[in-house]
Amino acid sequence: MPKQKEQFEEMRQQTIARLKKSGLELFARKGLAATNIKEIAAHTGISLGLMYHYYSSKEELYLLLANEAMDKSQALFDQLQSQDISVKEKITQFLAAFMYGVQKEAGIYYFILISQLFETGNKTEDRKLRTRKLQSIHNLATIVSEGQQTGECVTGDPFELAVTFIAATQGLAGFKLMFKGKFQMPDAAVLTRILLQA
Amino acid sequence: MPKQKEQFEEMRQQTIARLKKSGLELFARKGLAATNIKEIAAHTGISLGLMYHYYSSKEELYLLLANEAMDKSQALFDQLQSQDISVKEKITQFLAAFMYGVQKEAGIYYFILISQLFETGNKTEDRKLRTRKLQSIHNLATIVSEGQQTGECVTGDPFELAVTFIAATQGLAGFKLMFKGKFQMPDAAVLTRILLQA
Amino acid sequence: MPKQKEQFEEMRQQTIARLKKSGLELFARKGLAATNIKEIAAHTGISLGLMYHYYSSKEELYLLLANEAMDKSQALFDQLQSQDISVKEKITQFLAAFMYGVQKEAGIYYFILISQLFETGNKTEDRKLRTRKLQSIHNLATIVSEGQQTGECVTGDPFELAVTFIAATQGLAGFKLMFKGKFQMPDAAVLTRILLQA
Amino acid sequence: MPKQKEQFEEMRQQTIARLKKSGLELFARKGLAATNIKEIAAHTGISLGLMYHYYSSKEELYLLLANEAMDKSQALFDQLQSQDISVKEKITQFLAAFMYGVQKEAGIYYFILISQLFETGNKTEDRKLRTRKLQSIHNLATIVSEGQQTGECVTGDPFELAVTFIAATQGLAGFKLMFKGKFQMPDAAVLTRILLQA
DNA sequence: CATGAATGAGGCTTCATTCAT
DNA sequence: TATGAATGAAGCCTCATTCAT
Repeated sequence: MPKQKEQFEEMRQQTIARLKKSGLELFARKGLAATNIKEIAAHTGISLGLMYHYYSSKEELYLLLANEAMDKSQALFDQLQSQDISVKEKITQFLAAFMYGVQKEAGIYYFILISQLFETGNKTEDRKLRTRKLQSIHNLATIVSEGQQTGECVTGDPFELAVTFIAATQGLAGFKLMFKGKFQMPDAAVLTRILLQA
Repeated sequence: MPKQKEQFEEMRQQTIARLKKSGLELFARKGLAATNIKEIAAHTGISLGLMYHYYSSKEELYLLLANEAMDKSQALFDQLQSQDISVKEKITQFLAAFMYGVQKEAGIYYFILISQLFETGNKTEDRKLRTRKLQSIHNLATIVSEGQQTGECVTGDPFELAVTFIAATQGLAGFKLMFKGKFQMPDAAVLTRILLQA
Repeated sequence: MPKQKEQFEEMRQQTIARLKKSGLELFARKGLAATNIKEIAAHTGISLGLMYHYYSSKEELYLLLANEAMDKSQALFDQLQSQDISVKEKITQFLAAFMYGVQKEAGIYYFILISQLFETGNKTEDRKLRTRKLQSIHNLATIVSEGQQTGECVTGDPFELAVTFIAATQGLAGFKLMFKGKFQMPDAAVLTRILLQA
Repeated sequence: MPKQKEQFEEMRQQTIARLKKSGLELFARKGLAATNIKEIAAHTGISLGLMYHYYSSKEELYLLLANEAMDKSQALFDQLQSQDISVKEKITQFLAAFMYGVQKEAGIYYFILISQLFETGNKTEDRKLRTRKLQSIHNLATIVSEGQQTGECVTGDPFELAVTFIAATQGLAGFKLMFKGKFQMPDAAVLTRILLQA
């Protein structure tokens, strides 16, 4: 393949990466409706026209990013389940991933995107996202269920426990985004207590 | 004979009440930017113009409602603190109020309004709201602090414990709004465990 | 006639007078389009509804006032011409009336209304006003013409002289309105020199 | 290949020029409030939206034009003062510039813009414009003052003389705009007599 | 006579999207 | 690939006018 094509492809990928980063941050900070496309292009440092070469609408970019966030969440659970480790260890790893992600810029934005799903007008996609969101709770509930059998987790409805845990992480991500450096994340133990026996 | 002042005042109050109800619901469901004023007016059953007799902008109505939500939150804490009851009892009552509120339409909307503060463009008011939001966590942290002295609460930084608890309630309110009847709120015990000794 | 009716009629006249005064000031200060009817009513201290009892539109009030201003101008010329005095005396009296009027609130507003005719959308009336405005210059030109025959006035086209004089008075009224107390009206002699021999 | 920057700049400048021309004429003819933005756009032959690419509000365009008018006025005085000519010559040149400007479309509109300053709601800018307006009278007063020392100008307060002269020119510009071809401008001598000795 | 709530048309402004280059 | 001028629909807001009381 000629060298030029490769170079173009690289530029392409780089532009897309920057575009997604801008969109992610802006959608997370301001929501879908309050973010306008000119702002995304300006933040990315490209022209409006170029942005439309890559994504044919604001909603398309949003849906891509929201689904990517869900993919990452799903991948994390898959990875946890594929490991031959204790439930306690799984929850600890999950929390470590959360705590690490919240520190990183992009990480927190993905969390926020999952926690606040905006309607795009594309009902099929919107429903799919909500379903994926529920799914991630069921993923955690499965782990909690296992943990109850081994005695590692507290008793109670696994789904209720999982949803409370997820709700707490999402709420905390929101606080972190709003108050930034002024907000100190709680110790992991505070969160693990929701699921794990003392 | 002129229409009596009382009559006018009654009409005003009635319209304002309906307007606030519509605004509350729509802002909570869709956010500030995605809610349009035509929608609020139509939902209220009044003309667009009349809405501007009462509020001079969409943002003004939003700020009013968000501050009202904060008032209610503050009033709840004030009421809890004014009672001569145990910390456990206070937390239980707080949670009961939350659980009850989430069932009621208006109640859940107020919770959502607090949990997701949108920027209105009025920087002074936006900052005030964020400050009030932090304040409500400090209110709970004070109670937790007391509870640690009496041995009713778990150990750990009171603010971290309080924020995790509030984060969980806000996250749950979000789930409830998104999934409605399909979503079963967790048992109160799941939440109280975050703060109270077993 | 019953006493009551008289009383009502008096109130009516009083309200109308206040309404006209408010309209006059606001139209002069801000122009027709920038003045809104709510403002006129508020400035008058009456309700919107009552204002519509007296005038069925903003334009109607404006046209009434503009024509009144023209009436006053015409009356002044008629009065000057009915007197058996010298042309110099006529011009001096005209200027005295102008200087006196500019000091008084209502007076200056009438001058301004004449100098800036706004379009009301009623083409017939608009044209009539413009014609009356031209007429007042012809009135002065007639006096100047007389003065040239008696040698009191400077030579030159009477209409050109008259229009320059009127233009100066109108411009000065505008300055006075804009700068109020900070603006000192020029000495009458400066203006009379435009028309009269030294 | 991207469209060349030069090309874009040329398009911009052309559109801006047409926009300013339309705005100037309409503001001068009808005032700020009575001129609507749709009209400006239509008169320019562009869409409503495009106007907002260049000016973020009607008021911004108005302020730009009014300040440009003031610039031109100031430039004229600067140029007169920089020349080593008699006061009589300066006043004659000023008047020639006025007479010439009034014949040209754009010229008369600039005069009108200066003579009737409308409030834009931007108090700082409004005040600045009024100050500049006063300044132009002081500029002329300075020349009159000089002329009194050389015996070229009539006696009297220089500011009063200047303001009367300016008032007359502004009033005449208003007549010219209102009556157009039907209105014959007076001979320059009529105006110079206000300031210069016979 | 008097009120001001209520309406809706029309004006101002924003913004997603298209397109010629 | 890349640009930003240009559009138009849709949103926000104002305001003259009507009307029940």
